[in-house]
Amino acid sequence: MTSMKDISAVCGVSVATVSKALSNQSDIGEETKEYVKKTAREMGYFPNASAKALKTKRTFNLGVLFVDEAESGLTHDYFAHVLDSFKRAAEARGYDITFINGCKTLENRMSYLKHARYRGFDGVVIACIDFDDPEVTELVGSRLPVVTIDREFPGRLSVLSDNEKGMRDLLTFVWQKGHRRIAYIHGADSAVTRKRVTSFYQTAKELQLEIPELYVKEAAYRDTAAAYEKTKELLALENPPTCILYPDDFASFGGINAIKELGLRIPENISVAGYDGIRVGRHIEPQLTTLRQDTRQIGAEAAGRLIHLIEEPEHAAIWQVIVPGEVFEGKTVGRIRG
Amino acid sequence: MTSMKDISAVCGVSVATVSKALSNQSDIGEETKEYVKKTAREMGYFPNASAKALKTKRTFNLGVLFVDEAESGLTHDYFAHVLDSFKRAAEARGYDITFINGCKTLENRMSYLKHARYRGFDGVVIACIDFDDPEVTELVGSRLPVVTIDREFPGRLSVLSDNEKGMRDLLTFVWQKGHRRIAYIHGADSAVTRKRVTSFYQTAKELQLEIPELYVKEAAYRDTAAAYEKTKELLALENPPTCILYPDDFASFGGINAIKELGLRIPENISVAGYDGIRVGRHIEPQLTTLRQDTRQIGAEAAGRLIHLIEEPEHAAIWQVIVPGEVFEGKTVGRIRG
DNA sequence: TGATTTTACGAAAACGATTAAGTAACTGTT
DNA sequence: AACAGTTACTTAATCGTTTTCGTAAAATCA
Repeated sequence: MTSMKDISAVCGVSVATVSKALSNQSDIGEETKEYVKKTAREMGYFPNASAKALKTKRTFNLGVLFVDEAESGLTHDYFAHVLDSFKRAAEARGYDITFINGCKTLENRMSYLKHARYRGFDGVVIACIDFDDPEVTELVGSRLPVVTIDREFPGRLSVLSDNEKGMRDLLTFVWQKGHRRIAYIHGADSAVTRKRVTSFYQTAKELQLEIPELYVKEAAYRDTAAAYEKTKELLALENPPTCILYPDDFASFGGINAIKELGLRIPENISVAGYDGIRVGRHIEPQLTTLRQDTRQIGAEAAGRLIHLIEEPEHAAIWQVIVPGEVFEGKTVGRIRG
Repeated sequence: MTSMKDISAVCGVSVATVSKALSNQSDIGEETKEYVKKTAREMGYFPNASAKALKTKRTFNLGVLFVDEAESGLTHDYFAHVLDSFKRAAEARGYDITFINGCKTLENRMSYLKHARYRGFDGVVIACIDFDDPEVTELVGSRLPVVTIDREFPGRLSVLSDNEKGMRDLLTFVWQKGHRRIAYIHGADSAVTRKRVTSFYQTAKELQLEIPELYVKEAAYRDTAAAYEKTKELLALENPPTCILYPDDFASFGGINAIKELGLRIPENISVAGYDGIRVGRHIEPQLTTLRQDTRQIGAEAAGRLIHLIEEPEHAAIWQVIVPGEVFEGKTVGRIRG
């Protein structure tokens, strides 16, 4: 509650002098500076963010837009890790993190953009969301520094997990293990899904691998029940696959259950691979083979680039960062002899 | 960027009038009010949070303190769910959520309390943290409205998962399934751990269940490797338990792996139960028996009570809320015949 | 020594809101 | 008609900073 005014009174100098002393400005005598600083410390002074922001238009606060839909956002393992890393990196550079309100039912709510401006965020990170929502478009199209994760927009900063390479590596890995009948249950349509699917087919072509149409199915992300169903369908085929790729690790658990239920063994009878590299996958038996996305790097890059864009807009020229993941071998993809 | 000043200029009234009109005060004519509101809408006006906060000392922003240590905080399943629920409830009541900076390495960082006051949080929620950290103590002891989760402080608001009842219910459930040789690998020492352990022994006594000293071990929370080791130790005993309780679901996976490695089957040869009720536990095979903590309720209560304390300090008299969980039966605890 | 530059500080405006107090114009009462 | 009471608005102070500009004193220079 001590303000600069209080300090100025005690020190017998003006508020302006206190301000300059505390912000290490040149326009101030060495002695006075130290005296003021010492007094400030003794009085337990800390600045008032609101007042500072009001004056400087800088809040050192970043907005985070993660959707709030059921089973997503904070409780979504992949995004939680990205956010955690983002937060860490931002905090290390002196920025705080505030959520952009996702509650769309509030009567007097503002749009995402208005909310961001209301709070005066210096920048915004967007992830895990329906990017086609007009409010998101508005936010992305605004003058606010924005970084999007796993979705690119022309002229905007984005950090992308390398889904093309990821799927290529994963499929190649499986192929190298000798699998030739490979099925792919992909997620619901989205930019990420399209990239993975395209890469899947492209890689298959390069490997001269034939993918029967029946081998490719769709199941929503993180939907174990759907994955379970699709797996059953695949295994009921006349010529079933020897390996199934899933939309993500979580969904793969649904598939694994279906497989076990049929009395088949992983990886002896059938192989499976997930996508994401969520923590629990490394702690269950058998360890899940998956493409581990580098959430730490994704979050850190997003924060770093965004802050760079905020602090030196003229030098921030890189519009896309693509972060590679890597195959985590695990134990769910077995070797097959031709 | 339109301010009240701009609106006042367009409408030909004073800024005060605009302020009153927009905040629905009585001291204003119906016509003018509507006119101002309409103009504000047309000009795309939104308030400036900093200015408002500076004047009113209210930010409608809540601070969240979740530790940042490796593998905790946001990426901790239980707390992520609590936070998600807290966020939802707070947002529904018009509050935003900002993290209190946990980065202790920053050179110029403020203590938790100073940071909270710097940002002007109306209140703070604390969870998942070393409550004995002097900075936490300082925060809890401050005049700021605070709600702590899973840890109580005299005279402070807290929301607690009912660990006594939880452990009692879980142990009783296992007992009712016929188990009499029950081991308990508990988490590292903490308020929560103590409650569970105490309840474990108390319940055992009530059930006239004898717990050999060797049946009770310690392994850090969420540490699969430690759980694995302790499980092996338990199973190597001359008279091994028929059921093992773990510190939490995640840790139980380590135990389950140890069991599988020994060629034992769950629940035929040995039963296990976790604690928490994390999502993935319901999607693996066999479904994990566990005590499902009501994260939704915990988060919602925390937000609700905290906001109540903020808005009507004189009426907020309830200092503790205890939220019961429930046994999720799963499939990992089998019936045993005497 | 006198002129000029530098240094170190202060005065005051501004950021965008809120709010107490003041006031002019009505309305109603007797 | 005179007075009080109400209504609808304005004025101005204020919150805690930052920052521009002004200026007195000290330092430098010729």
